[in-house]
Amino acid sequence: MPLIERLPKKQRHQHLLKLIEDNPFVTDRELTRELKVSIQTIRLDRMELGIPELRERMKQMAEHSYDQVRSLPLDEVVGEVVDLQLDKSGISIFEIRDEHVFSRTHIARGHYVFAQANSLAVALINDEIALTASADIRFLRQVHLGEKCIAKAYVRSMNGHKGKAKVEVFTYVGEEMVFQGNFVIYRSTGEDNIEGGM
Amino acid sequence: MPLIERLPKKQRHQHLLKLIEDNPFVTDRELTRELKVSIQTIRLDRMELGIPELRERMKQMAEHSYDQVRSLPLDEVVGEVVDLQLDKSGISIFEIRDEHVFSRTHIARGHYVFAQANSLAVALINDEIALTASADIRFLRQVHLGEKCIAKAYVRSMNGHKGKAKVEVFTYVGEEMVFQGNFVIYRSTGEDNIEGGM
DNA sequence: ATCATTTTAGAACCTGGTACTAAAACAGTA
DNA sequence: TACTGTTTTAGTACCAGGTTCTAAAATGAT
Repeated sequence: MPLIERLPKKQRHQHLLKLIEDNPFVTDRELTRELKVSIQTIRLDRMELGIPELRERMKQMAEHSYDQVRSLPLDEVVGEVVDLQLDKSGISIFEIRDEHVFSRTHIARGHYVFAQANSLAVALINDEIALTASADIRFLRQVHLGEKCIAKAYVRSMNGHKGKAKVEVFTYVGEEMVFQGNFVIYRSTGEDNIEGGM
Repeated sequence: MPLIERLPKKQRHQHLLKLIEDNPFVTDRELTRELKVSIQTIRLDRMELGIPELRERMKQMAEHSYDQVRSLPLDEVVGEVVDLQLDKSGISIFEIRDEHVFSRTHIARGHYVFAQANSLAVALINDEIALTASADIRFLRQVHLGEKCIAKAYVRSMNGHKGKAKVEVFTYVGEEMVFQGNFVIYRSTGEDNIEGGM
């Protein structure tokens, strides 16, 4: 019974857990390169730790998000995409909380409103890589603590299957438009000849 | 050339699209039972319609929701201000960490880079209330995990003590400029006759 | 009858695994 | 040193859910 030097295994388990946590899309083979052990060891480790295989992990994530989008929870959801028609339009809801406002004025910081719109614009593009290239934005009125921002995004143009897409986003609080932005999004199916972009 | 009776195929395509839309987790084999055609026909149909295989669909959903969740927490402090001459210029540093990037590409999400610039532009204005009114921004190249963004902001114009201020921000990684933005900031000493602004 | 389209069939191959068997390496102890 | 128990590695067979390719059969219009 090896009692001393049992650390390596436990350490590896910790390492494995961390690796999978911050990239659930990693395959066993990729893990062997990181952990310097055989693929069988990786698989034994996963078993001991009760970590399902890659496909099962993806399936669970997909089912989870699918259920969330499907159930359209309009009540307490923050920054959630509630409707998404890829390459066409989308809607997301974001509630302004304490942590999003200037403490003195209770007015939302601009970058949160921008972030909601930007995320939605990027999410809309049905491509492997979609990054913001540029944007022209306007904050039409302040958004206050507790208000619910409903962002609606529409794809306005699309240069072929690669290149730029123009997305327009309008954010409302109730009937009032509080933000409007025109985003240019770079899209690419995998090739990486993008010069700029986020 | 069969010109009449071409409906069945188009109808099947419509049916197929609908079936997959309201259950993206369906396998080709399951679809054969629903559509009463062979599995090869299902696969030809998917190809023609550009519908990826089950696993790819699940993967995309999983990646999508993963990035979505990760993108939410945008900290109050975006970047560390290292130099500040009120109403003149300022510099802030922001390091791109795991939580700021797309998991697959390790490229920073645009709104973090925007947030750093926006925060700095607002911080620069020596007023009780300073809110972003509009911005015209350009992402010049992708910023990657681990890179340090150095944002430099300059006040370009100032309409009296109240009104609008124009602030230009340049963000660099090393020598390279990665972002450029022109911000219009509303400023006010307390009165709140601001029509727009964040 | 003939020709194009559409559908079906089948085999080879792929990824990312599971399940199982078995050998080898390692560590501790008698 | 030899024995023992754990840990690691290797290798095979098998699986789902496909892709890719070739080829035959069915269908329908002229």
